[in-house]
Amino acid sequence: MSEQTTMTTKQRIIKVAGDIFGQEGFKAATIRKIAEAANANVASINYHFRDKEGLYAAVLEDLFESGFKKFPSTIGINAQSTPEERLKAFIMGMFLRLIRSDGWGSTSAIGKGRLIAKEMMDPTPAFEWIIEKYIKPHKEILISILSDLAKDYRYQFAQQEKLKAGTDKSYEDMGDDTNDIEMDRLLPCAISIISQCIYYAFAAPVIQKVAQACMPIEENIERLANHVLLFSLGGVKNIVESAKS
Amino acid sequence: MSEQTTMTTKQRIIKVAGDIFGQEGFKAATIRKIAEAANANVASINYHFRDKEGLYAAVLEDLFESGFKKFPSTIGINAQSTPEERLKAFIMGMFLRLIRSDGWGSTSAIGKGRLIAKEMMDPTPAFEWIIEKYIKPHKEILISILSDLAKDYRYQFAQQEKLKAGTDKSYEDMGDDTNDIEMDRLLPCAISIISQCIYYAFAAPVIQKVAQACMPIEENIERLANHVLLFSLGGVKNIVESAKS
Amino acid sequence: MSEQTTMTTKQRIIKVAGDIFGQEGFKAATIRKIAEAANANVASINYHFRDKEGLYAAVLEDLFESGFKKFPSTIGINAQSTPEERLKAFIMGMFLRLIRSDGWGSTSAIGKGRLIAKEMMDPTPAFEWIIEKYIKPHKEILISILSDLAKDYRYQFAQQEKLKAGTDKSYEDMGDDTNDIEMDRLLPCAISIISQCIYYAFAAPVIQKVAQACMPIEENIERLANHVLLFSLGGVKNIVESAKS
Amino acid sequence: MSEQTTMTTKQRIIKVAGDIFGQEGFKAATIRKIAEAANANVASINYHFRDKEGLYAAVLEDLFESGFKKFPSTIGINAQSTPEERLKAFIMGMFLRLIRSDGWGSTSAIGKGRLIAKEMMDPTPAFEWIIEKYIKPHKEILISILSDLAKDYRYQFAQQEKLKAGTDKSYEDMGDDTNDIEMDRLLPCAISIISQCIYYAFAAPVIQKVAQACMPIEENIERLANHVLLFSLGGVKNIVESAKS
DNA sequence: AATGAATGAGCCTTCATTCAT
DNA sequence: GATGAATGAAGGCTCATTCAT
Repeated sequence: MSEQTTMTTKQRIIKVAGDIFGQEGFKAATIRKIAEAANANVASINYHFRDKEGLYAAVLEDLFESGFKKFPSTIGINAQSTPEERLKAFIMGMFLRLIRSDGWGSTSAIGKGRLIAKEMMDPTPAFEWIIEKYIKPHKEILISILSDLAKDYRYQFAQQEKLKAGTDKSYEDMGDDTNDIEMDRLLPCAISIISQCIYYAFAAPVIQKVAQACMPIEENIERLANHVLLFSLGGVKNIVESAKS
Repeated sequence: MSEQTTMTTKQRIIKVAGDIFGQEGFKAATIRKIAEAANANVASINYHFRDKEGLYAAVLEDLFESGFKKFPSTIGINAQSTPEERLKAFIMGMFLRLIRSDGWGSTSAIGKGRLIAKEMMDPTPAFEWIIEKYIKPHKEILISILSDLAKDYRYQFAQQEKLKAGTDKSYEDMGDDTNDIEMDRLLPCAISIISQCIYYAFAAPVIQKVAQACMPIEENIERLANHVLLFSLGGVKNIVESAKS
Repeated sequence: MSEQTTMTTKQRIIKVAGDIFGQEGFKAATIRKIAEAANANVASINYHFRDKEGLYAAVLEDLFESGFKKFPSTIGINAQSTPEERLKAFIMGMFLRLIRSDGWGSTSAIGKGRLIAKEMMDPTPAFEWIIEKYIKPHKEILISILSDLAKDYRYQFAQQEKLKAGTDKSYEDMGDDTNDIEMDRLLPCAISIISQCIYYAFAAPVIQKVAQACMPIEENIERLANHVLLFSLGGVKNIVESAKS
Repeated sequence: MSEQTTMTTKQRIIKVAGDIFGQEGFKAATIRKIAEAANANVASINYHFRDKEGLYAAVLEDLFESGFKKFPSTIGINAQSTPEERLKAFIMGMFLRLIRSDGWGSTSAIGKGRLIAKEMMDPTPAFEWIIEKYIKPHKEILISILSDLAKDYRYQFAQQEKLKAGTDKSYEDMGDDTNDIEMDRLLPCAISIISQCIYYAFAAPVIQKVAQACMPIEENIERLANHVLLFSLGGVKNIVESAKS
């Protein structure tokens, strides 16, 4: 009852619909069920959102809007933060968003995150807009982190070379012309990192059967995030190293 | 016509259903559409498979059966192969299965692989069986590869340590007691590797919008697989290295 | 805007509803559409007219009231007018009402007249009252014209007979006992005349396909009215003539 | 029950739908009501006719097909028949079709004919085809009758002129060049005739209130048809006569 | 082995109406 | 006088399934 008084019908419908769409998918979810769960009339959905699709779009927008607001990818970051720290924040942000029950997760391991996963798999028209508004900018953040990280690694390797070979090749010589050249290598790295995070949320049912220790639940967030961070740092390092040739 | 004569109606339905279930999902796909595409009668589906669910289970079984047969995870591997080579074969196998149009992919980038992805997201009862029969054994293969790989890395690090410190700690001393201890670290690595492969197939629509160069299409398989191999080797190495403490 | 300020909401709704009810019929027309077109709130219709039916009745009343006021059936008629002149005025009045866009017609050939046609086809309760108040009196006018016309014709025929046969039968002999006797013949004539006028408005879409030259549009009114007048005069004459026997 | 066994479900639906569409109009009629009346399932309508519109089109087609077959416009006509006789048959045909309960009429004065009337008022897409297939050819028949009739009248007038003026102008002189010239006059006559017939069926409810003696019921057919014939003969005659100038 | 006909359940949507403001 | 929110009823349509053939 308290929910009914603190939220408008419209808000209540959006929240409830997030769960139900996530559990059942767009087609299988019925507005009847949503209306019932939201203690609202079936017709009120059409009144407020025009359409089942309209409701869906509203849910999606709300999900990304509030998800990124509540768990940004830059928690605890400042101007002096190292690329590693920034990457850790980024990964942590993704896990929090995806798993925390006040984010896209849920107590029952099937949450709104699945709605997003479904959307990534076959996007409805409403998702185009989400990609532009949320996903592309978010990708840019990661790319910029990786770019700085790669620069550091290249510097380290150069130093080691110098030590070994005693050459004079200076750090500056490597130039900043790497932006375009390295995008071919950075983009796959970004995908590799994101894929690890999303997979946990997306494949939760399989993980439960096959690797229960890694279940994407709140108490595992820290551990999973740390693994992904370490794995990815090693991955990027190796990619940069093998790019020397 | 040739398709109609060389395949039984039952087979034709299974093949066609793979695509349609993949594109539309279980609920949204209709047996009418499948029947039409398979040039068969609507009722014949119920006749052959009892149920929409029965058809679905048959499709799933067929998918894994023929997918793993056509593209095993051990192509070009023999008893002398190094862990790196075996990992490369494993990754390559996944990509081939997921992307090749004669596997789970399709010419139009939305193929049967999505059916599997959907199944991972929320499994139907039919999938339990698939997990036991195909996925768990497959995971074991990867774990065993990673286990060997980790052993090699630990050996390398030990050698480096020896060089630096001149200790006598021998390789054998590390024992084989790693099975349980290291499983905590190996399992997440396995997940990290698999997640990268699957993500490409699963998030193809988003990748197309955001990182077109990495689209999971046949001509990119080699490149993508190489990236995932390098990234993952680095990842595992780093995980093993940081586990020393 | 000017429309909004010069007319009350109520009036605006009535005017707009005339068109929409005419185009779509009572059932198919929606108060939402009407409200939108009238720049008014959906609920305001129920406020002003109680009911969808209430609005409909108001529209009907308004239609007849203003239609007959603007285009009476007696334009240019006075006490000395011949029956032919009066019939011409009557026919012209019908055409003007039915076709003129400031009457029941519209620029797009589908206008409020269709609402009336629909009402004639299956009357709503509201129409009963319209019949009593407008249609019956209007019919009486036509009957009275035809009665005088028939009298003239009978006189002519009598004269011709006299010429031929040299009889003495006088005009007065025919008496005024024709009211009841001839009503059997006059009533169908009235229907024949009215049917011709109404058909043009009512069957406009078919006429457009089959006899485009006769489309009931403003520039054709004069021509069509003249045809109906001539045709009907001939018709009545023939009816009267064949009634002699 | 006998109806159920002698007719297929499809036929039964068509017959019943004719009445219901006629009574209520396309929009207001519900497939539920039709299905119920036809002792069939709601879904069977969609199965057999795809659509509510599909059913409607089928009904329309059936109506015209069987209506014109059962009551053609040429009953009792042969090669020697005079234009008057042919016109009488034409008018009679229309009345029979429109009024007879085994045609488009019904025992309750609201029959399938109203469906056609409604269609003339605002045609659905299905009606375009009906116009081409049935209405246009039917109009041509009437035009041809009127053309012959007019020729006769012109001959009569010519004879009378000859008598009065003693001129030598021969019948042949009038030529057959009238086709185009007179179409301007014949087409409106055709419309005048058809309008009278249709009006009876279409405006039955009003006629009942205003001119009960002329109700379009089976026992009045003969009388009404005779009136329309006489009225129209006079009308055409007058039109032809006034065209001399 | 296969099919056309038919069905019942359920879904999305529309609509007229009401109510509190 | 006028309105935004909300509702219950009903309608068209789709779908998986069954049955007689």
